[in-house]
Amino acid sequence: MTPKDITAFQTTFLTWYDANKRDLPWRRNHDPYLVWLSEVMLQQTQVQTVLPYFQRFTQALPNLTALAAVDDAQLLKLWEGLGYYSRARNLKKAAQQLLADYDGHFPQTASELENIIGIGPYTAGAIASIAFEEVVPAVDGNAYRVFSRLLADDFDISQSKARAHFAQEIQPLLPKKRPGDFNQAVMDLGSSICTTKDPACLLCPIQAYCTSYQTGSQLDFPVKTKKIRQKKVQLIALVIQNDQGAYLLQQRPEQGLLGGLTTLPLVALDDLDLAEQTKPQAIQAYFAANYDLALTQVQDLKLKPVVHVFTHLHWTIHLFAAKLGDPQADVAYFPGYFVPKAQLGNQAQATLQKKLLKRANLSKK
DNA sequence: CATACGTGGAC
DNA sequence: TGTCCAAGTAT
Repeated sequence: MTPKDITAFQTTFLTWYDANKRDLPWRRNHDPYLVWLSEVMLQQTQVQTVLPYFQRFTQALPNLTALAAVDDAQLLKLWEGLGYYSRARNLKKAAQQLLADYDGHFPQTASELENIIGIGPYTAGAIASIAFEEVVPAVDGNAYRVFSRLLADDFDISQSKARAHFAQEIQPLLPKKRPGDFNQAVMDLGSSICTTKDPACLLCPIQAYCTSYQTGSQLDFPVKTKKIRQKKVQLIALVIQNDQGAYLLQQRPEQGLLGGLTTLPLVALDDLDLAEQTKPQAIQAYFAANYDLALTQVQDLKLKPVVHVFTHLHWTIHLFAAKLGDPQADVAYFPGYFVPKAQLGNQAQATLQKKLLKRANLSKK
């Protein structure tokens, strides 16, 4: 495109945005705190899913000071069900970091924003352009789709170099004024018109500039070679009641899958030594060896297994029940605690845990 | 550079 | 049922 074409392209695109932009709660002002929070919530997550979480979160924690001081239990409760829980933990760390090292003010350039935990190249570009009008691209999945098609650019977006590559391609197309609106226009176009399957090219405001449209090759872009495989894992979830009728929950480590959340005690079948037909004995031995905890009456509840799929894992979970060998036994070596049935919902629950409780008929109502 | 990290929805 | 996708980042 010539400089003149680029100017016309920008004007056309921004005019379309002005007329068609979505009314989203984080677009009502350019408060960097709200822009930041929305961008983190939106990482790998759709707008419709984020909306109620954003509402609750901002109501409970309206600014950096509140977020920095929130206790972890409340933080996770606000995030429960949204997934990628390290995002929540990193938000709090970042708030503390901003208060301690930045006087409570966000740095105003993408380059500096990337030094904040949880802010990568995309989010840095989004905050810098939207909240501070820095002329930088925000290269996310929408940008890959829109610009790979616009430019018929076959760079493989599976490669880690892709982000830098497309940033370089996009930079000359960015308007000096309203770079944030331009980036948000890309997102709205990508979610409504320039969609993965069946893009609505006839409604596209920048169709005239789109190289792939001219050759009918829209669906060949973006090029993506990598495929994700889900590892299949069989597990057992245990319903263990003490003599007060409370249920044992397992506290997961801060780092890793479902970090910091509680679930029914889980054992991967890989971790059991004995053969399939002796599962109860194997579970008993496992708890004795790993947690110094004696279980009795371990039995298969023979319920339909709970299936839960993560990005990279496919879990099939069989529900078992058990009793404590000694009702007075302390569970000091077990990473968890007993919770009365009525209070099971008080802790932050991953969707997985909600499924387990429902299958075991332990949910409220 | 590859892998870990959630969930819900579309087809 | 299986597969892929959706405003990515940390390690």
